[in-house]
Amino acid sequence: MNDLKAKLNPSQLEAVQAIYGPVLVIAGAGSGKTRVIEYRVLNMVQNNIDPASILLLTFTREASRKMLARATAHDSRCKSVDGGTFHSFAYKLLKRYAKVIGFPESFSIMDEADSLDAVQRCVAALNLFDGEKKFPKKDTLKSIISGVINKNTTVGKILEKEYPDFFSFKDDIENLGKKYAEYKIERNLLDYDDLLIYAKLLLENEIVRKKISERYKFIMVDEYQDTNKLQADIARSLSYSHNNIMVVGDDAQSIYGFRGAFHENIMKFPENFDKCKIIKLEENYRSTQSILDLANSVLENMQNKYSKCLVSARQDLGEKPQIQFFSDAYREAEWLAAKIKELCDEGLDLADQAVLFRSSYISIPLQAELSKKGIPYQVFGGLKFYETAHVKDLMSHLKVISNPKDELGWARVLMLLEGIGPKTSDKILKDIASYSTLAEILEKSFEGHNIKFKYSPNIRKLQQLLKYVLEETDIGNQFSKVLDYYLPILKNKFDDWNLRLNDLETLKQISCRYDSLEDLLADFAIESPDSGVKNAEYTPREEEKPLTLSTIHSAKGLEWTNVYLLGLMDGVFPVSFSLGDEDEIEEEHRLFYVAVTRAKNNLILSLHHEASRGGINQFNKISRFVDRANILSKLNKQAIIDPDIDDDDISSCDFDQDTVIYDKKSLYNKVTRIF
DNA sequence: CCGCGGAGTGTTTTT
DNA sequence: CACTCCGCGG
Repeated sequence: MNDLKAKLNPSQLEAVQAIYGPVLVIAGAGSGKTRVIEYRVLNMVQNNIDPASILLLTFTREASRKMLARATAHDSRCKSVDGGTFHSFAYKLLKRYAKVIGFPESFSIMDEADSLDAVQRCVAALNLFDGEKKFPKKDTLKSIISGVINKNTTVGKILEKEYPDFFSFKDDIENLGKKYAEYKIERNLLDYDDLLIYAKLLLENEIVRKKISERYKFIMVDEYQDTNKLQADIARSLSYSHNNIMVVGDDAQSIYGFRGAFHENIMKFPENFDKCKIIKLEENYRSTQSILDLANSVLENMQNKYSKCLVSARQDLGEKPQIQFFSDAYREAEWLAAKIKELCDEGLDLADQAVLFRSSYISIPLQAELSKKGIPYQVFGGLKFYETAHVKDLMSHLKVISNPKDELGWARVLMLLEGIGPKTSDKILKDIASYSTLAEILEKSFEGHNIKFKYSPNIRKLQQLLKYVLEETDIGNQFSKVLDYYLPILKNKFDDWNLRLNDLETLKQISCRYDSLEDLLADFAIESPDSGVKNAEYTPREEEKPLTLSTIHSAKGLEWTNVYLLGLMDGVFPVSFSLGDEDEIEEEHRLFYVAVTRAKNNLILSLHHEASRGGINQFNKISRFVDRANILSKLNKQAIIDPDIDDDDISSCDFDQDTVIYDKKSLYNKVTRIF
């Protein structure tokens, strides 16, 4: 144990050694939270606690994998520690105890798009389209329903606060919520919220809860500030009989309020758990003091008082963070790509640099520029490749094999066939629903559509495919067969089918690693695989690790030597939608704090003023988060805009002269005024 | 009833 | 500008 003392500071050590009872660890950014979890697990295992009785719940599966891998490197027994996200843990639990809760053996997990589809179908089934008044769109409806569940509130309250215009539809939406729940149950479908709801329900059963707490005697929850009420309830139930629970988090880094995260979970933890030990980690091991000075100013500017002042444990003061101004996004991208390349040539690996942004679209000009310069990069956040049409098309075939009641999967599969649209697919779906196994459907339902209609030959082809796949047990072979079948459809549907085929080939590689179709599909919905390295026409050398581009949300918990923060304009960051609501601006502000604290040695902020939105060119001001004396004084202000813009440059960036609102001079004045 | 094309809308973060 | 929804022609 002397070993531990050498590797940890006193508060970290205290957290590591607090094994029994409830413990709350408030861990400031970069304060060695990962280290604490790593060594705590190790310490427990070395004190002869059974590793299989430890459960580590994290925000992403990647995070738990990383922490457990580190612990395992010290002691191989740590390999048996159980870890994952709340959602994946809930899935495991439900599979194991499906019968107890009245579930069928097999059920499917819906992704967000599936849920929206289902909501749409429920709206149609209830005839909620009112000719007179405008009924909310499916996205809105889903977010209301989801909000009710995740925030533990009522339709009325959500409408009042977030969508007052739709208050008159309160009853309809409540009915819709019921219908949607019913719809899912009838078809063995679970959405993300259901995973948590049913897990919570399951844990309310005394027998199950007892069994589970016999299995897991030590619960650890990371990123507790981003859990919602359901997740807090689950954590509580899990620790009910032994009370051995440690939660780790930072209230200043709560950035998932939009998803129902309840950051009071962390503040009220001591109230809810008797005799809770509270440990604060405040020493920062990540960043230079210059970066922390900026981060502390950001904290100061927030409404809520976050009781933290980060102090660097590092000896070096470091460079002052910089801020760079550009006229437009292309110049910003150009400069940034050049800068990254320059540093890379000087010996700073691409893997040690990252570009962060509020919204994915902000990074598009940069992606183009990086491709042009042949710099390999990897994008996190934004549209996932498993959400693209071709991937969903293919996966739907696997879905109906796994769960023949999956109406959404069937609808997608059927509508791919020529001659089948919404009406016909509905008709076939109805017929399919009257059988319970796939074999039966293929034999009885599909036979009926054999000759009569013009789409019959297509149905026949589908029938043959599914018959084959049903008899095949190897997932690789199943996948290949589906891909062969889908290829002509893909070619017909997309001009860029060649690129998309690449994705599907990648997907095949991933699929081969599974031996249960159900697990493959569940993993796919719950734990998305990364989109892989995007590098346009350039193939990187094997050993060259790519540059990271990431949304700030996806960068949570990570760190890089150099961090670039792109697009710091008001309306972009904070996003325009948040401006009407103080709580939302506050969350954006915390997001800014998260972004700033990702950097170890160097931080460069940048922004561009001209932007084209909805075809109208507009001038963007510097972000309100930056435009404050205490922030600006912590920054090294670099030359403003490009000193020698000539008219050629302006026309070369596709700027429509007629719609330019500001001329060069007034633009310059606008920009310089803030100093 | 399918499927195409035009009009209109609204543009975030994620399990 | 991209995606969705609606209306019309085949």
